[in-house]
Amino acid sequence: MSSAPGWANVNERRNLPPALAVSTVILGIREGQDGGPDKLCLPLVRRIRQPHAGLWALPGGPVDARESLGQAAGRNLAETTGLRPSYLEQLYTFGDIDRSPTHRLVTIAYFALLNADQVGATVQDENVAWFDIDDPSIAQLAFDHRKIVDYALWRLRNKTEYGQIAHRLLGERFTLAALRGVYEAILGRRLDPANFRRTLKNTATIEETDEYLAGGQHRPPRLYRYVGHGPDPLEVDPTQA
Amino acid sequence: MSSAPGWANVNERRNLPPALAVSTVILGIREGQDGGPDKLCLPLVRRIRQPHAGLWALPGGPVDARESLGQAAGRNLAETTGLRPSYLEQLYTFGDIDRSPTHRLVTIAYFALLNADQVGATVQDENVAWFDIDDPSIAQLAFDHRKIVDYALWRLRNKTEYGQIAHRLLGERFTLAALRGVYEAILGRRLDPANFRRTLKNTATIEETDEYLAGGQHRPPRLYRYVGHGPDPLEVDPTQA
DNA sequence: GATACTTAATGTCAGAATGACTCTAACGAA
DNA sequence: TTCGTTAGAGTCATTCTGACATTAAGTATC
Repeated sequence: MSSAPGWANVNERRNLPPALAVSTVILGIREGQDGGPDKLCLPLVRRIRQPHAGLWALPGGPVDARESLGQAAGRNLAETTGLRPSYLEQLYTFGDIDRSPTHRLVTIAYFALLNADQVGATVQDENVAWFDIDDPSIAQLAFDHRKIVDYALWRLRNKTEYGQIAHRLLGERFTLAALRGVYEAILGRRLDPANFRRTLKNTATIEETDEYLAGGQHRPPRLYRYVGHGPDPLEVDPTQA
Repeated sequence: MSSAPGWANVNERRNLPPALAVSTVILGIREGQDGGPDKLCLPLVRRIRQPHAGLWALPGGPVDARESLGQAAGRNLAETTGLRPSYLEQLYTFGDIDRSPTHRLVTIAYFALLNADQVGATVQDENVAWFDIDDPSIAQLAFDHRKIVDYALWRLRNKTEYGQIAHRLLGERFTLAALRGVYEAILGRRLDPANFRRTLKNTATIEETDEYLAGGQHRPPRLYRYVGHGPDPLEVDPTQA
């Protein structure tokens, strides 16, 4: 939305058809500092034009007439942040009349997940930065984007099938401890390692490999793999977008 | 969408900004015939203009620049069917490039529930009719509306908090048997009456009244009331819409 | 009025799932 | 070799769940 051509810069509200945009809440996982719990984090872009110039905002932009909504989300994401997430899901469409001070704007919000490798490989500059989800400096965002972020977190916490989501935040293979860290970051509380292991072993969407993670300080943990079933009926395939 | 003014009737795809519309899947409950289970049903409108003239479609229409999306859904609903549902929730936004043969159309789908009284008071005419959810004559609908209906049903079945939804499909007070009928219609299977009673009594969002339903054939059942808590973060208040 | 029939409502019991906890295994560091 | 830490398995009491039996309370029929 920071680089949004094609929208009339009207300072007066007119009876024009609503402009259509997409914005994406991108969530990744960051390892906890000195023994602390893992944390969810997200990249934001700084707005370089009015309205709300200088404020942090969700990456996004207008919907082109020749692309689907999911494609628009993926394209805007790549253009503004260089990221290509492994998971993309439509979140909600925000269309209150006065959510933008300059024009009537309907935004289709998307929800993306990045695995640890992708988070580490992200370039940050003056206008793109990562924030912890509870960083007080992003308590206020441009437009109603703070509301959108809160809704994304609410949706994430209320997912019934965590396996799929957790594995998108990690790589292809992962330890049970790493997976537990993801769960703890999402739920915001510690989980019993033994019970967590037991329940996941019964879940059947996670299977053990013959590999172990070497190089750690202690007993090397076994690596596991996600063997998920089909997606939700309307989940976006980001490889097409 | 059957009475949709304001859209250019272009037969050729042009690079215009996408048109914005709302459509609503309205679900109600209908008592089962001769001992059979209750059934979910929905009203559809017949399209009277191209494209897809003559086919059944979801009620809906364009979004006016001076109304919010929820308001647009409620207004279009009242205009096309005369219904004012007690529950309205945004479902999903459909924006594939070729979902309409004549123009680029982005539709924000809503999901509404009617209680039994409202279903009974509905007028049907040549262009508005109710169908059982499994009626084979609505296997095909205009545009991608069949996909939208299927997604609404999927969402309904995957709701974690049924209490709220169930009570919107019934009146203010209801028997546990009626509530069980709603659950059975949604889930598509019979439930054990005794176990159903036990789990609901532990749910705490349903409390018993001192009244009983008289006039039945057998022992009169106690009436219950829903004492739900706050709504989802983004649930639409249809009294404002 | 007695009996049968149907539904309402409660109770019982075994198996599954869950939370708190203990114990052993396997590595690196000292 | 010993210690500290994490991996991983096991125990036990409690709760939840499905299947089923039992009693209560009304109407319909004879």
